[in-house]
Amino acid sequence: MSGPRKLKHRFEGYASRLTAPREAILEFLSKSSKHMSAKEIYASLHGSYPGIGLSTVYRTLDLLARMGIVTKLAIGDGQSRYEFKSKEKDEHHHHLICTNCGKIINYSEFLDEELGLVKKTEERLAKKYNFIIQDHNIEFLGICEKCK
Amino acid sequence: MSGPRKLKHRFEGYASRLTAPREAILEFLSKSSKHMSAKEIYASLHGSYPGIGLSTVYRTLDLLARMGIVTKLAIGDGQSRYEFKSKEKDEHHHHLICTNCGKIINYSEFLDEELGLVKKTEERLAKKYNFIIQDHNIEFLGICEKCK
DNA sequence: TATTAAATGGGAATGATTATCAATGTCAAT
DNA sequence: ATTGACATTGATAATCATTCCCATTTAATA
Ligand SMILES: [Mn+2]
Ligand SMILES: [Mn+2]
Ligand SMILES: [Zn+2]
Ligand SMILES: [Zn+2]
Repeated sequence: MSGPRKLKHRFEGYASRLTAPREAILEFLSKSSKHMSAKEIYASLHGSYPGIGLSTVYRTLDLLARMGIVTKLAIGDGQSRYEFKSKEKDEHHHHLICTNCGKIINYSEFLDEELGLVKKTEERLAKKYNFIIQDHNIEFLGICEKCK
Repeated sequence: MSGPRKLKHRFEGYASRLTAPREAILEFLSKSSKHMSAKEIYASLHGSYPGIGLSTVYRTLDLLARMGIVTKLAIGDGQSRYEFKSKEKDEHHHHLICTNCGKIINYSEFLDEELGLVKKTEERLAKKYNFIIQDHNIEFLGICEKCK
């Protein structure tokens, strides 16, 4: 069973169908390790799916984000970026972001300690603020190699 | 010497002046503990500074962010939010964000362990990726008390 | 005070995202 | 296979935050 198809059943609970455009977007995102804007995704798709509409790209990204299949991230320049969110724990990662050029580096080293502490903090915060914690973001901001 | 005035000298290095509109914005932000959009700041200022322009608010927020006096944050809804960034280490905080209503909670409990680990991770990442790390963000996403 | 550059406010322009809508596609019951 | 009930799509228009532009005002300095 190939990549995106595995996710078919996850669409059912959302009264949603795994249609051709959605599958194309999912297929594309699941292969990219970048953090791409809607317009970039739209442009990249023109080869494999000419005729797809930009609206559909936005709608699908929103749906996938609500489903927890992709992560939407805002680094503060004008546009949102999206990345496939793997279920494998070993692909969990955090970010290093260059405030000069916008470059985003995924890092997954040093996460063991980090995640242990995160889990503990999560529990404490959940109790204290009566909050259901579903996810976390950790990012380091600074100047990348090229921009130094 | 009152609040924002203490910052006057910091403007010099930026070839910038601490003008009346800038002082009004700074004064306002330094008193608020919220995370406000440009439009909200603009609206709030109409009492103390009628006639200020929205462009000036945007320009000033951008300047203050570049100077490191305010933090710009993007929670993913359409607009950026800003908050005064105190120099006191004891006011450093992280965020708990409700993905349903957008509520942002500052938390500064449990930071000692967190910051220790952050510092260590920072050093490792800086070396490995040849990156100058200047700041970090940690946020937990989930559902707030009201939205449960 | 005269000179000069920085800053301002208002309005127009830009650009990302959403809303609208007529046309299609899907699915299940007939 | 046909139909009816919806879900989805793509094109386009509308929205809305942010940036640009520029004539006018303000601050700094001599
Ligand atoms: Mn990433
Ligand atoms: Mn805060
Ligand atoms: Zn860079
Ligand atoms: Zn909430």
